Amino acid sequence: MDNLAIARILREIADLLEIKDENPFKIRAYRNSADIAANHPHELALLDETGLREIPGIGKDLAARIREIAETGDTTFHRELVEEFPPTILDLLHLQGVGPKTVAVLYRELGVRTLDELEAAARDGRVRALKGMGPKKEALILKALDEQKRFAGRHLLPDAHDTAAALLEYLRHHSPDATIEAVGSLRRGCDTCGDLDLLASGAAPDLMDHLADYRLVERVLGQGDTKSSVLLHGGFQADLRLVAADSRGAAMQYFTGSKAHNIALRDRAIRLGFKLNEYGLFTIADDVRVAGEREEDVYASLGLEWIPPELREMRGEIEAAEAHTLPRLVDRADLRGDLHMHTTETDGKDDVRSMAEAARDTPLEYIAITDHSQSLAMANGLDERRALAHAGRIRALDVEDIGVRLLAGIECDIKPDGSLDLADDCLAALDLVVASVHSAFNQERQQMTDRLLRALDNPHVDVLGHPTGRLILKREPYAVDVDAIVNAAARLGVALEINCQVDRLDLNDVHARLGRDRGARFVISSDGHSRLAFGRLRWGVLIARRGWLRPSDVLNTQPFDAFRSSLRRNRQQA
DNA sequence: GCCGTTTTCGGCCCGACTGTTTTCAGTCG
Repeated sequence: MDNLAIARILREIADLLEIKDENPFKIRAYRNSADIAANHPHELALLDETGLREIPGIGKDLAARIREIAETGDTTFHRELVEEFPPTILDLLHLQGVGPKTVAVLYRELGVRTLDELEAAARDGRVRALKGMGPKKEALILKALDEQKRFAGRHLLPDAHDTAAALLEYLRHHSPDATIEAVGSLRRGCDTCGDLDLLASGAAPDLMDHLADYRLVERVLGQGDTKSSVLLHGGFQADLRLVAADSRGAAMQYFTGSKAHNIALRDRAIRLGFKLNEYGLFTIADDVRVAGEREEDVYASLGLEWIPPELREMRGEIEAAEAHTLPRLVDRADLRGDLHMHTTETDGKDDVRSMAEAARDTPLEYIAITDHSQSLAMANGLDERRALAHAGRIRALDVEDIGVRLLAGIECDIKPDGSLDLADDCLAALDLVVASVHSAFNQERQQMTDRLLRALDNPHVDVLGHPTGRLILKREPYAVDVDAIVNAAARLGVALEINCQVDRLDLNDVHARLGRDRGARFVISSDGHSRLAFGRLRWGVLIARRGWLRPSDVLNTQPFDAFRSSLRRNRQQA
């Protein structure tokens, strides 16, 4: 049982308890535990009850449940709940505007168990006949059903960023004196976003009307003086909040989240005799505002350093802010090189010179050309002879001194048995080897782990490329013991790649943090297939920041000579 | 169900908007 599977069961328990109208704090405890499981860097299944109980939020009962899930694949508690309610009614819970109370009534009064049954009930007027519901609720449900069919609900971070940027520009044009910014998961740099959360301060209330008039608005979901929601063409929901200028910082803090971070912060506020909400930080005793205009002041009044949004995930940032040990996070401007890209020699769109010139203009100081190896026949992958000839041309161009240093590398396939796709003497003759998995994704966990460990053992491997193989919103990562992989990488001096392809972003933030804590080092690489790809380095930097990485954790923040000598192949010779 | 610098019992983050109400419950973030 991996952490995600454990999290799924815990989350289902929380959802079913909610439909049962159980104690809301019990529900929160289960939901919280699901989040803990999903984000925990270590395999919970490997911890015993004592180890589990050391995790804040996991007590006696939850530890026992997690042990039971790890050992048997499920818990009796969960099975009993599923017997009471068919699991398909959880689909209803994900409809916009339909919550646990509504689901419970629909099931109890109408026997509705599936989305199709709900649609039928809404269409023939049975929903509006229920107590507490009416024609509007019925219409809302039908709309939600329609939207649910059309939109998956989550979006890649860069898509969310672009959509938000266009909307922000439109709103700022209307209210040039106001401050209007993206908050929520977008500001925290999460790899996927649900809704777009925007915050305006110091704007006139007619900004809300202006939002509704935006040309990409498909439907207004709700509109008030301080809060409005719209559905955009393309499936994004945008929420806009409006606060007074003197509440700007508190509102930024509040709407940036994460939810868990906010709860902890508010809890801290209470312990210190304050009340924290989106309008400010107030004394409980006499309701005097002590902070609100600036986010920094809110944190400072709570005895904390300002915490970068990317860290606000309840992964130790509050303790670090209190102890003044927050890391100086890596920044896009720290990157001097890009160590993974393709050219027309295999499946890239631009040749080596074009890529080099585009890198120089980005600007970057050095790049590695890493075309595919022969196993990737579809991509016209290189065999030993072509790889070495290609390397010769790359080095010849480097001698021309065109304003960016070039390394002749390869992205070498890791074959299903863990051997590498090209002979050792060929790999040794190159400047840098990125080793990656592109086949046999469905291997058993142990087999995949052994495969990667064997590849890491090859002394010619400098970087492990997109280490978990995930494609965000498309393909789950392959089953692999990431813990063992990052330990081996740290021990052997193999850098872990943070791949900046927008649907990879692999390693993810949680694993980057794990690797950092184990002393592994990283590279942030575009995996570009055209000269336009260098811009995406910013997304990998966000992941790195969410993983608490400092410049010193990332090899390609170093000047060229220092970078070269920090590669595994050159460290071993030294 | 978790948790403890008033605590092993009694708290647990907070507010806006909507719809069906007539003072509030449900949903959302």
